[in-house]
Amino acid sequence: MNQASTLAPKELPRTARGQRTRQQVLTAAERVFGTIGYERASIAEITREAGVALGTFYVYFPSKEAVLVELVDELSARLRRFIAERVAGVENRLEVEREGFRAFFDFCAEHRNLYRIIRQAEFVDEAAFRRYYRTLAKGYQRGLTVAMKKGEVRALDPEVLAYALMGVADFLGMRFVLWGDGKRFDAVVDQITEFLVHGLNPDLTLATAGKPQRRKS
Amino acid sequence: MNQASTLAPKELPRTARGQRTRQQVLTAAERVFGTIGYERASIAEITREAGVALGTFYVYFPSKEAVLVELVDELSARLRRFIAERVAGVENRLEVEREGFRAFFDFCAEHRNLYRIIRQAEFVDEAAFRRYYRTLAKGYQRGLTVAMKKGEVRALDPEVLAYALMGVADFLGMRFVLWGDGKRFDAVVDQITEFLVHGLNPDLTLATAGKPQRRKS
Amino acid sequence: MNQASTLAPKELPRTARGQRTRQQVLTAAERVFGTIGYERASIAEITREAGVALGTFYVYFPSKEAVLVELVDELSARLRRFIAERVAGVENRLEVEREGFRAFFDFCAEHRNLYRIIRQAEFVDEAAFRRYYRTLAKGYQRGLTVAMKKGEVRALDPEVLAYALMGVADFLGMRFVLWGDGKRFDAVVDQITEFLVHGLNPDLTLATAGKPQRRKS
Amino acid sequence: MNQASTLAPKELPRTARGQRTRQQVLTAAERVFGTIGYERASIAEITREAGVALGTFYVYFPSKEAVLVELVDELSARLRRFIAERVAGVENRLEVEREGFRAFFDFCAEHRNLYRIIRQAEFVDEAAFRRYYRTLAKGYQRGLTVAMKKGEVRALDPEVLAYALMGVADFLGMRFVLWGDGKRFDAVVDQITEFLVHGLNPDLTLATAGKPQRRKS
DNA sequence: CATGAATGAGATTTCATTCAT
DNA sequence: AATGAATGAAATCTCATTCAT
Repeated sequence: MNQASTLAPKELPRTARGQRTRQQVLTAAERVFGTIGYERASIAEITREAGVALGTFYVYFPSKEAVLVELVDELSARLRRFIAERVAGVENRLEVEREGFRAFFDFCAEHRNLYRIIRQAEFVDEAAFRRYYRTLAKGYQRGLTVAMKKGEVRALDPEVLAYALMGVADFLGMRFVLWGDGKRFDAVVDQITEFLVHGLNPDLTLATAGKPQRRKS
Repeated sequence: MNQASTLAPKELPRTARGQRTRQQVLTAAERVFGTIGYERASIAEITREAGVALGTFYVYFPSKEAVLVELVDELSARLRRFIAERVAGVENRLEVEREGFRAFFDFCAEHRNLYRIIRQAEFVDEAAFRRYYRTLAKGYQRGLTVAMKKGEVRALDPEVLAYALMGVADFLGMRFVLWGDGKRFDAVVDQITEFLVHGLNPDLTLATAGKPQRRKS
Repeated sequence: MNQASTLAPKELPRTARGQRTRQQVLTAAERVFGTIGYERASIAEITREAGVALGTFYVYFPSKEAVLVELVDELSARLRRFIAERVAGVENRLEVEREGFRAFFDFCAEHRNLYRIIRQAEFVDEAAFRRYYRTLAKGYQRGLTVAMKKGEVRALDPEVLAYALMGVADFLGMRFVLWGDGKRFDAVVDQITEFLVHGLNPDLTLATAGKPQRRKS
Repeated sequence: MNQASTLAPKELPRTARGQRTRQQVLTAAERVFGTIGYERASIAEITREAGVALGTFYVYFPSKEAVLVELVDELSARLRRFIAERVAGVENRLEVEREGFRAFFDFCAEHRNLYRIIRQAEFVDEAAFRRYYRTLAKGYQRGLTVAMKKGEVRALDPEVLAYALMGVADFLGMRFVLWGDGKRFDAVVDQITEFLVHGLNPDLTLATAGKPQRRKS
């Protein structure tokens, strides 16, 4: 209820045993939220899954909400780090995109709870939800801006472009990773890269935008 | 718990009065879900908003779940009709895209509940949630396939493309319609069209995909 | 609705305090069911009677149904133990019957809730209801069978006889213990024994059943 | 709630159509109460079963309780009439008993709702419940008293005997008619008659009641 | 640190009954 | 006579959170 009090972090455990317990609860929460969703998940279920007593939950977390928020922030950081590592060293921006998408899909496949946890946050703590996308977008924007300056990417509003590309990734991940029946999504990456490459490449232009001409008419 | 029983439709009202009441409840539910979200919404709140007694809700709906599902399906149908009408008569597929996006944003601006309602459904009745996107995607795919055959759109897997474009629309709608503070989103449409047009136009190709050459440097 | 879930036993209390509370609730439930009946009894009433909070009920019992079933099984066991102790050591089977009836009536007088609880079970959990009578009948049958073999009781189908005698006890208990206004029921025991003794004694036979002859007229 | 008002009979329908409708509702109620029990039965279910609108129920009955009471009284009358017809003309009292039992079992087999309806009444309108047994017992008592005077039945307190015999019938009916898997209950009648005949026949006496002697020891 | 018993507000759902048509 | 929409009181059940041990 009272966000100020229920979101205020408890002090982190001092002992190693405490740290282990806290982590157990957090992991259990991720699993339970991912499986049955935030609303249907009860603290009792989480602690049962974690193998600790009910009261232990409140030793480490001020509220149910707080764990979700922590999970969102944690997943956000992990995802960004994961992608950053994968595209580190890739020179060409279009290649960065291709590899970034691949990395995102891999991450989703590995953390199938990601979607459910992020999306639940929208209704529990909208600030955390927006923060997740804003933070991601910020980083994306930065990269795109640099690439635009270098002339590697078509000059467009970087925020618009960042959200558009995040939307592409999000929906393809949902459809082909989450809903996909375990199929490989390499082909999807190829298809979408084909599309992005043309959309992004600044060297391709149309005489009359919106009224494309056939090349050999 | 039991979906079969709580989603089973009650018989429709036999009288005009009944139909009016049912509609009042449905509309109130949309408003309340949109405002405070499905989970925080109580039947009491919905019926208060609708100006009827609590029990009246259960005369027309078997459960809170059922109204949400009905709203999802209804919004789905309305959205598709709305866009279809707006793009009807537009010849060129790229123009269809531009106008389709504009229409979608207009719809979102008009029905700010759309997102909350659809997204909540994911955790309440996942089937309804998926149905919403699948239905939308099917229609989109059909249009794209036709355009590909006509050579108006780059030949790609139509389903991948449909989901990608839906993702673009969804995220831009979220960022610039929902979160945007009432600002005009014409510029966003222009920006994104500029991107799409190049991504979709089959007449633009790269000699070496991924290693774009400057045309006349 | 779902019997499997609402009858599934919760874990037993781990502490002495918990055990005490659970027992308080159970006893209160017996009292309330006995006074106003199962259907009119509310959980609120039961917990008020037990002096605990409403929610405490659900810490120990999954549903109202479950307490009733537990009470039925408990009363069944207590009744059988009570009668067994009273007839223990009585040699002659006819004396066992007399004493058994007396014991049953005493038990009823002491536990005026017995009837209401058992009988309500018929409509709440028929299995428990039947189990009550079947278990009772089984024990009764065993005793009768032994007595028949010893020639102390007329040779008849033991199950038929057991149910018949249970019916006698049940109805006399209802009429003269429950409905009887606190009157002594010794006379009833004498009267019924007089009847049973002749019905059961295998040494009394009729030349022509149904057309009794006076013996020495 | 208010018994005075809710049990007060509505005037009987004047038209033939009305009488038919009333009867339909009554019959439907018997079926529904018999199937799912009084408490679980709703007026809506009853009227649906009867093929009339919900409101029609209250045209003919003041309350749910009232129908149950009416059914109890009606079944009581029907049962007594049925047995009376079957034993009419039978001379010997022991034969009357045998035939009476057989008739009772036949009635139960024909009206499997009998038990549930009578027994439910105990918790809904105890007066009606007691009236059912008292009325039955009264008639039984009268017959037994006459037979005792004629020397056809052992001289015992007729009320005790009546309730005892009703208990026998009730429990055997429950066990072998209701619970019996469609098996024939002729054998049961024979067995129980064998028992009753000796219990009732006044010509069989024991030198020392309760301490039976072996005849040829 | 850890436990688990206890709480009670609040939510969903049912349904007998009334009443205008 | 018959209808069926509307009501709202009341019941069951859940669960985040507190607290004494």
